[in-house]
Amino acid sequence: MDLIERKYRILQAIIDDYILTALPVGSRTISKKYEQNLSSATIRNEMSDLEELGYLDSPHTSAGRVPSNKAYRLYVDRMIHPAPLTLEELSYIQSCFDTRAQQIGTLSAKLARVISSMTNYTTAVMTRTPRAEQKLGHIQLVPVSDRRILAILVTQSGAVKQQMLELDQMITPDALYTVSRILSERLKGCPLSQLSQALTELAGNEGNEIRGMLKSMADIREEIPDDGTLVVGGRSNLLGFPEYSDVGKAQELLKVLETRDKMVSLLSRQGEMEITVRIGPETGIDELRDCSVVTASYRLMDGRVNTIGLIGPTRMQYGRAVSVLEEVGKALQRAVGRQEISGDDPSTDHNRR
Amino acid sequence: MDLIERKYRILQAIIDDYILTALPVGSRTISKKYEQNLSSATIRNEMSDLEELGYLDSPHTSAGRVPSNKAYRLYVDRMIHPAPLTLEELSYIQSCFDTRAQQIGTLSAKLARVISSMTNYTTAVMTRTPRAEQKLGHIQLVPVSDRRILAILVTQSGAVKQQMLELDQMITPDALYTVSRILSERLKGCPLSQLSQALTELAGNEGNEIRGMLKSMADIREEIPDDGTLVVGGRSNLLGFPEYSDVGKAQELLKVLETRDKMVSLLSRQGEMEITVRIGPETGIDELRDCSVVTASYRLMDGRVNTIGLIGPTRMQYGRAVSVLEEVGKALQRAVGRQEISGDDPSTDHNRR
DNA sequence: GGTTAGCACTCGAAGCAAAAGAGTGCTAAC
DNA sequence: GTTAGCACTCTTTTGCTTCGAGTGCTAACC
Repeated sequence: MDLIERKYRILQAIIDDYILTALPVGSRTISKKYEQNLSSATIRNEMSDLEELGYLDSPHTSAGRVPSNKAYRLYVDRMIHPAPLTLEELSYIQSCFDTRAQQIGTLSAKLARVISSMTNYTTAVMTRTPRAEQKLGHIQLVPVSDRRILAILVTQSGAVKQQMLELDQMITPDALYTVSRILSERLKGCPLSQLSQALTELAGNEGNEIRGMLKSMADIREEIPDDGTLVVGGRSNLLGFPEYSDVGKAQELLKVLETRDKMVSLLSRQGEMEITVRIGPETGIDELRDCSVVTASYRLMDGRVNTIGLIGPTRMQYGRAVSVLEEVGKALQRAVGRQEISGDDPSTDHNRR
Repeated sequence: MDLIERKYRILQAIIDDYILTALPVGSRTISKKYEQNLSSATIRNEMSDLEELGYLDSPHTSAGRVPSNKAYRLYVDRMIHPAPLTLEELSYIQSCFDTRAQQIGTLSAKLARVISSMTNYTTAVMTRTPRAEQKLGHIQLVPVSDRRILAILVTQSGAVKQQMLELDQMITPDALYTVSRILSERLKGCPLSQLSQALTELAGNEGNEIRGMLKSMADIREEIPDDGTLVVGGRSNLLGFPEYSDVGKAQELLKVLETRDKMVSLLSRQGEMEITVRIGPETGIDELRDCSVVTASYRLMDGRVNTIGLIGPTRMQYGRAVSVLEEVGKALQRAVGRQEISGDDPSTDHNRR
């Protein structure tokens, strides 16, 4: 199955050209632009072979050839062009993290914006904190109305969960403040996963007045989702690609981006490798059958896991996408601290499956 | 300038039909579907008058007529159909707020999703808290790395601001905890707008160790943006409208939705009236010249202001849009408490300019 | 053997003219 | 004031031809 050198080169030329132009590639194009010492007829023969091997498709008899998903797979695994960023680009990335006082909440949005603008693809950023690792730092209860309070949980790592609670009985703001203090003291350091249990226990020891509240607070754990925040940026980029000049297809795609479940599943599948490329059906989402998704995960020092996904047509500039994600990852590490999820050195590891 | 009764009725029929079909409306359509006792010729004369008055445009000689922005304005001001929601729809809205323990952070996203799905338009939700009204409830400082800490400010109303700070000197987690306690005690109730000043003052009284940190914390105020969070939902709906079957236009529109500045300006212009309709150029954003935007603002009990904007083609189902926003507003009030921004009763106030 | 020139063939894209259809505007009659 | 009738306009659709890019095959070449 191993392709001999020349077939390999021709296939690469075809994919490169198609990625660039989005037009089916003809034998003449290759012989003129890429393999000047071979005639178009020779290329034709090779292309015919490549089609038989499943690396090329032809839309119809007299169009050129188009790479198949199998071809893209091979391309990503073995032919990818390293695409080092320019110094300007590197410092652009850096500048996004340079603000002395970084607004945490907007980091994901900023990342999405930066990456989209640099790649021209759509970017999804998911941040989640494995619940097991989240420990309570502080609880604050805020009165909203007579029977309704807002519980704010701040974890030791600085993540914030807000939760509206409905009480069975009235409670005064003063009492609420006292309870906040007591809870904060007693529960400090308690893993969120055990919070519910701890609250129930506490309720047993307390006077009647507070007991009800503690009990209803015990519901909290069940309600806190741990698939974190999801931000998508650069949707309009999609409409710039000729493959989405059909509005129907574009709409289908936008709809996927709006479906949280699908996006979460897309970004959660991240394995141990640092950067992963999934092509068409490999994404596991039917609507993305003509798209590729490049994902990268970074474990930040505070325990959060950041997954970045680039979404574009299968005809994607994979080298560029990977480079940008690599550099953003490095910048992220410098800015907030990062542990590699895998121990591998990303610059030498090129098995991206 | 006041139109006589019949012209008025005919104009309304034309707008209704165009909103429904997106097709230029001919005289025959009106005489058959809406004004069966008038011949198409009569309608033609009236339409000719209406065009001269600036209420209708004709794309070309032999197409029908299309309402002008002036016509939509009149329609919204005086001809709007009340479109009461069905019981199912009302309870659907209600069910979205019914979860006993409401995740605050996701409320905007949920609102955007619900409203988009009910109207088929795109929804933008902006939540901001006028800074003057925000008072500090609690400060928590969390160590991130040697010189970097995360400051979390929780206001008395339950809003949360996070801020990454870089320090000139190292500080131990223990010291940090102490400082958190002291700051929380001393600054409780301090309006955010005066926080910077208060911090500088405190710094003067404190020992050297802490002084530096307090000083760098004084930067906080400057950095906290007060245009709050912005969530957009239902973008894919836009692509369903024939006016956006041209990908270029759709892309332009999506781009606006991605431009925070423009969206903020769009949603900030809200006057005192509860529900506002802006048509085409009235939006003040060039790219939205063919869109209408219906906005509603609700001041929640905790001081936050919630602005909801519905974005669709000028050929919008205005009655429906207004009804949905009204009902969502009521549900919101029931769920989190609301003060009307204007004192008017929304059900009797129909001047929506 | 691989490579190449030459040529017939295929199939979509572009261009064009004719026909169909929707709608208007005007006139004359009611 | 209303309406029937009709000429006119302009777009859309349809069918047709032409054009061109590209293939596949064959025969010749090295």
